Amino acid sequence: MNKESLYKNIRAQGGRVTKIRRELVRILTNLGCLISQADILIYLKEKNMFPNRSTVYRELRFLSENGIVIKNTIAGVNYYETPHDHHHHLVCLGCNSINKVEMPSHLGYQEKRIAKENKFYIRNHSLEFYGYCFSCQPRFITI
Amino acid sequence: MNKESLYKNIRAQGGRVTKIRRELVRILTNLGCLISQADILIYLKEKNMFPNRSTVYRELRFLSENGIVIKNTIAGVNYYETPHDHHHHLVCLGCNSINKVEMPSHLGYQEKRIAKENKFYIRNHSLEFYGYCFSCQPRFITI
DNA sequence: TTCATAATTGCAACATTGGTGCAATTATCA
DNA sequence: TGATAATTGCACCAATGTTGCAATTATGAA
Repeated sequence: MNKESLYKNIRAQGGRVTKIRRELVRILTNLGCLISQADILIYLKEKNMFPNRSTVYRELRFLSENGIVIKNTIAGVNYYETPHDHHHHLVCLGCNSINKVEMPSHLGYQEKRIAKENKFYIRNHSLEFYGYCFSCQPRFITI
Repeated sequence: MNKESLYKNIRAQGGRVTKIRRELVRILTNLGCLISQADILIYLKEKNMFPNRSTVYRELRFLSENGIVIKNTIAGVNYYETPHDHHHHLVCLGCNSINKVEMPSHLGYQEKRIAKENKFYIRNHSLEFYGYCFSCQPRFITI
């Protein structure tokens, strides 16, 4: 999905291609991993853009509702990623780090079965493994 | 896991078996599905118990840290369940309903592989499918 | 290019929830 | 039956989700 077709998509929904929206699309399509709203604000600040918090909030809602980004809530924080960038994650309960993890995807087939059996339209899924990363293990796992 | 052995477990950690803690253990072990802190407070109110919000908050943290309950954050809200009650879920983006879904669990094997390959100690995982339930589909899916 | 219109934005709120310090209360065990 | 350490309620603060409204701006039609 290139940027021009995304813009076309946005305009087709009655949306406008504004400076911030363009920048958000750029950030999210280039990043290749999850990013939180707070980190997006930091990112934009470094590019000398200072949109209001509620603007970015509404922007991310807009992009989510239009399927341009996927919202994924991990450990209470909302993260955003592009659909084709979907991964599963290892979430460390010690240092709160989040890392991508590769899995042979049986989930595609399961997803279809579950959707059919439950008459449920599945838009996306999230799979996270919670625990302790190598460097946090000594501090948290007391055997 | 019966209640007496849980109490024993709690006492072994230096914890005390208080009225509220007993009731929380009862609720969570009997419920068989996820419950949020807010719903727990409502539940307790109906039993004429009115603990402070921060008490329940700390209580759930205590029970989570001691492995008596598992915390699972879905769509920004923390839910709690007992470990042996673990399920995957269908989360409706329309009405926010959460329903359990059955899956043949290949995840046990995958979990071991991932833990080993990443030197990551996995405590638990969560798998949620997001989309629209049957009754929300007409309102939200516009083809 | 100009202009009307509707989308977007910033601001100022409020709500909800996570989280903590401290003094009062209470379960536990010697 | 105390002593003591765990638990509780209360009063906060912080972060984030969320909204109404007036000002600003992108867009398409003229």
